[in-house]
Amino acid sequence: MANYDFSIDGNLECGEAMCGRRLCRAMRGTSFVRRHKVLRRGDRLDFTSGACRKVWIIIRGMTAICAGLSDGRRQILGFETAGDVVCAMSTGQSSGGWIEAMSETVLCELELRSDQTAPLSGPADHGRQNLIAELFNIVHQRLELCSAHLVTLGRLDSTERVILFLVDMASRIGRPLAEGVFVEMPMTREDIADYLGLNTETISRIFTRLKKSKLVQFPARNTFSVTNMTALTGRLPVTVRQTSSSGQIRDFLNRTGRTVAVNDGVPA
Amino acid sequence: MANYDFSIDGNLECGEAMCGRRLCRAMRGTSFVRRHKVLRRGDRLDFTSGACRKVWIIIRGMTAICAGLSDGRRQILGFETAGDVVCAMSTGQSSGGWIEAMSETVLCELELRSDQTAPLSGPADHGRQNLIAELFNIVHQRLELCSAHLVTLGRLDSTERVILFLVDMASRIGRPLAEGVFVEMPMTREDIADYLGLNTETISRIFTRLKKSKLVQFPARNTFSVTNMTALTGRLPVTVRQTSSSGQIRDFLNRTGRTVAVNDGVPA
DNA sequence: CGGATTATTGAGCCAATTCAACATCGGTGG
DNA sequence: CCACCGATGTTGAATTGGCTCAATAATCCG
Repeated sequence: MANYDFSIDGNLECGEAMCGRRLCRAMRGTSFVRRHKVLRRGDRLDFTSGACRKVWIIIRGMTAICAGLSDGRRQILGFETAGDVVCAMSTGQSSGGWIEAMSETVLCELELRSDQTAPLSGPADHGRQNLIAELFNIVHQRLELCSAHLVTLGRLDSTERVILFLVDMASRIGRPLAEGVFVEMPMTREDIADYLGLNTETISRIFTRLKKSKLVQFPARNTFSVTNMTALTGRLPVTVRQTSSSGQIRDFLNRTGRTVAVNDGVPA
Repeated sequence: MANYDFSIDGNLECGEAMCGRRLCRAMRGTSFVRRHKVLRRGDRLDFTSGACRKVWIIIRGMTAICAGLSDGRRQILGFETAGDVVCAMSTGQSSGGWIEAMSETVLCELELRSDQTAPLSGPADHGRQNLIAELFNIVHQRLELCSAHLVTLGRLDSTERVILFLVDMASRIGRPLAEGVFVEMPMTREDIADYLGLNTETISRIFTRLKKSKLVQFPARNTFSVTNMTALTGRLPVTVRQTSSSGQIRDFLNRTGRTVAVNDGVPA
């Protein structure tokens, strides 16, 4: 499904402006293979081939982390845009996980070569330590997002979930407007439904209701804009997520002089 | 709320048999303060005082990681028993997180002293590297559990959720019976509801239905037993979680000679 | 333009909730 | 020891939010 690779080994410099930057730097001297990939909408990269063996850094576009059940049901665990980092992992009970492109996506894949372990098992050095710290940050960040989404699915009703989704998208990929925000969302209603634990028709109905209440405009099938964000967030029983979460352990891990790259936000 | 501390500084040896063992060892030489705490049912330890500044290792009993919404709704993110490790963190949108004792609980709290950072920012050494690797493992493991639970809340119906809960409890704290498993569950119906995104009455009704279908027996209000586990899991569209998940990055992190302690399972 | 995909809308249904009454359990004090 | 009380659990009736099924509309793309 995935298209073509730009490079096969780690020698390609992917440039500080792309990739997770500090993560890329931390990867030097380790036995990771780095390759760029271009995905078209619908293309998948499976988690199956060894959980936690690959890391993907989204450079452009948007992907979804998906988990599938044996009976075909799908749950989307999260959407990632430029600058976000995903770690392949076991998705628990479900019968397999993958990432799936929501739009044309360019990403950087880092794969741990299992046949070349020497540089990894050696004595501690800054390179290795940086790498582990980066991995910690990636996973820690995702855990916080995942926990937040658990609350969403467990305790918010359908309207609250949809509003939260819109607000989240607006803050992540929205462009400022004369007043308010304009957002191009690459995913379908079905994707949104699979993310929010609802179904397609419900998403559609709630969009219609929001449109009628003038809280959100939907000028095209895959765009929306919000003029009064405060009015929208006012409908939520939660404070909206800020993309940077700085805990003290994360601070501590960053004290080697680096800072966390994960969500510096590479402009798409 | 929390009762009394056994010790206030890190000099107390808490014994290899308790705590997260390798985690405790990894903590040596770092500026973490270690203290034991005893909690009674309902006691809480807040996440507020600095996300990701504390780590709790459950020694005995059971706790729940909780997230609260501003309107009072509560979501339980997970239950932890002896051997499990929790890291204080931001729970995203929600208005605060905490861990809460489901039964009399003994745990070991590791707190990063922010005023004593020298040993942490120094050059890489094995102690520091081990510590980061342990923290990675803790967070990674929780991320996998969290992802799995996301699928549960997003795509399983109430009966499936309840069965999954029972099977999970059985595998974690069940005692083998002549045939089948016997489980003492310390939490109330409300706790279970808050974990599964349902309400108290629904839990009760499903328990009654399972009892009538002879799949599960409930000899007392807070115990149950399953004689035919296969019949029970057959109702699920998922394969049940195994407590150990071994990804290659985790393997790689463990190649210094340690193994992951997180879920070795200290007998309660 | 034509066909496939995606989105919207309506009607009816069902799962899970709400509200209310009652039962059971555990603990406390007389 | 028993009576009482609050907390927890169960059950029923009525309601409703979100789903299923189905028809239609809009959009995309060759």
